[in-house]
Amino acid sequence: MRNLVTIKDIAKNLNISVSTVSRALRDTYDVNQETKAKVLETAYQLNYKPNYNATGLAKGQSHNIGIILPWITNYYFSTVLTGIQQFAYSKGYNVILFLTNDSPERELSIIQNLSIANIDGLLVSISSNSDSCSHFQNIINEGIPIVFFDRVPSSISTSKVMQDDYSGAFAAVEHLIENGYKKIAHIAGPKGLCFTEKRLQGYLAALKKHNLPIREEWIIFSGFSQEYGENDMYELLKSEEVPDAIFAVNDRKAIGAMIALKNKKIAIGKEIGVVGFTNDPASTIISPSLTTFAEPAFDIGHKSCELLFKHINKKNFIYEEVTIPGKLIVRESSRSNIFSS
Amino acid sequence: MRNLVTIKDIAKNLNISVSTVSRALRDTYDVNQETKAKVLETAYQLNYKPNYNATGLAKGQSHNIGIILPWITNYYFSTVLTGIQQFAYSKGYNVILFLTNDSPERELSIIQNLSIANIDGLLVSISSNSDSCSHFQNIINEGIPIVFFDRVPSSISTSKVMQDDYSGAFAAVEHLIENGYKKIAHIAGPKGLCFTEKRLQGYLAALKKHNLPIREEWIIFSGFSQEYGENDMYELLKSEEVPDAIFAVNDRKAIGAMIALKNKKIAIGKEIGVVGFTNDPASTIISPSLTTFAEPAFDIGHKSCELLFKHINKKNFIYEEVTIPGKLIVRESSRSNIFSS
DNA sequence: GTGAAAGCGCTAACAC
DNA sequence: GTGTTAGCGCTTTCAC
Repeated sequence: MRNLVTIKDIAKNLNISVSTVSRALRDTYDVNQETKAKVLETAYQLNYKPNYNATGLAKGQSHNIGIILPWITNYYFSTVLTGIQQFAYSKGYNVILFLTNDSPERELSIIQNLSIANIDGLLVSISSNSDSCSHFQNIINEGIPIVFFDRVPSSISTSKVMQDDYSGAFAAVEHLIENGYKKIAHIAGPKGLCFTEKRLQGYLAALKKHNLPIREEWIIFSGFSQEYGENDMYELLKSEEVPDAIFAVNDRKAIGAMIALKNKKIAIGKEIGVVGFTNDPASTIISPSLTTFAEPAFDIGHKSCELLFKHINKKNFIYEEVTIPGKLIVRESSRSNIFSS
Repeated sequence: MRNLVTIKDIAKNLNISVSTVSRALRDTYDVNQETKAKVLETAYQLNYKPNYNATGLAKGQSHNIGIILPWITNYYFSTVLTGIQQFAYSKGYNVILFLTNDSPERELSIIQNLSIANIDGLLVSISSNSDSCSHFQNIINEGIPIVFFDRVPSSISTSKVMQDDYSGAFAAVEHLIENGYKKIAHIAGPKGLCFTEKRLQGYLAALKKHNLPIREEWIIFSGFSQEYGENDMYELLKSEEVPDAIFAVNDRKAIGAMIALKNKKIAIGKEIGVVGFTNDPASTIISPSLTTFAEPAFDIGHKSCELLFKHINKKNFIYEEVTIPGKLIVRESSRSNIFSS
């Protein structure tokens, strides 16, 4: 059935030993250039492909990296994953995908069932509401490096890759302020997630810098979906003092908020400005188009993977925390003169 | 460093042989219930995890399935992949992801570099413009089953999973006709792809059934992105006879077309109706909302994976071609009275 | 019902 | 610079 060609076949063909073949294939120096050329040639002719199970067994490596994230059905994560896959593929590594559906239980079960013999490293974006991250610490202790991206736990010392959540939020809110909005609310994510907190801090800092009021009822924490954004907006509209602008933790929630505003016939921009975070393509599809802080999703995937390989290849690589800058993209939703032009 | 516990450790612990442990772990019948219980217990205590590299080597299986698709940064593919991942995970299989970026060269190179020793089966959605599918046939001949989904090649006899492209297109176009549109154009995908062709056939059949004109200049073939859809619409607006409705091959192109119409200040629905295909969430974000034929993306992933496992486990499993139904979701873009209500 | 031993394909001492 | 051999963790005959 599966008639695989092995280094043994190459060796037999050339009347040399398997170890020479192995060495030639892996470009080890102490092998005659001629022999090497012949080996490479026959390998090509015979259509030889290395058996990763065997190399893995022999070397104690798997050629696989695992990636654990909540879901891939949104712009951000699917783009990060694309960056990861591309980089890993270029290095000859396989990407094994695990989805938590943002459930801490599922995340835990994935980790517990993970055979660390089958994975050389892990890239993870944690689920919200993870009480504890000790399961990740265990994996690291067992010798499997982990690089966290986007949703990173503060309690673990390892490499992390993030967009500039604080500055991005600050820039987004300051932009609103510069455009004349004064009563700025924040539709936040769930409490406890590091980047949610950073975006909140950026929001607060911008308000403070410009001496604008901070009202607790103007800060709403809830899940990440569009529906949550919509409901949060309805809540805000019930405030004693209704805000004149919204900074949302992500574009999905910003879009939910905009839908709520449309339903209530409130003019977006003119009456209430809206700014999101991500630069989801949907932000140009909705009308008015959504001002947002663009996250470098692809680069985050790329960089995370690069760092992971450093950990894999240098056993005591000092961990790094990398922040990748993004930029504010101004569109219609934050312009108070949008309908007068 | 990585101090892995193996069946040898369990055996030593219990003073029995590794083969007994192996048998107990795999639930083979000819092993004493008591011994088995003890083995399971110690395995649990010791936190034993099987080494897939070793089982793979010994059994000639890898516990991995590969998935090859153009990209994952859209609703359809990311949802299919979610379905695949979920099903595979439940069966204890790893999903290894490969992205072609819709490039036939990259697809070919992925296949050529693929070591079939590392993969038990393949799920693929081919890239457009693949001249030939012989590389896939080779893989199948080497004993690796492939199940195709969505973008399936007609030339290969193996299991395939598709949505109901023909009926979906037919239903979409008939819906336009029933709503009074008479000059219906089709913004198609690239030529040569099976489902593009089926949607075209469904479109043509609906027009024929209702004795409506078929004009070649009303059928435009191009890529799948929103930008192509927008350009295609500009083309159509230059027709000698401008159509009064558009059936687009997917929602992205439909949205592109809507953006073109908005730019030209043409009332969507009232002047020109639009129907898409997919039910991308963006179809509810755009305004007016987009009527579309919903594809069962998650189920397609699920079913494809299920079929693949049948091929993997029963060597001569007769291939199946499965069509999963979808349904038309009527929204605002196909209602000619949308602005009069 | 259980153990001994060979072998999956490859790497890595260790010889020469 | 090349060959020999042991061994990675597991499965699987073949004995008993």
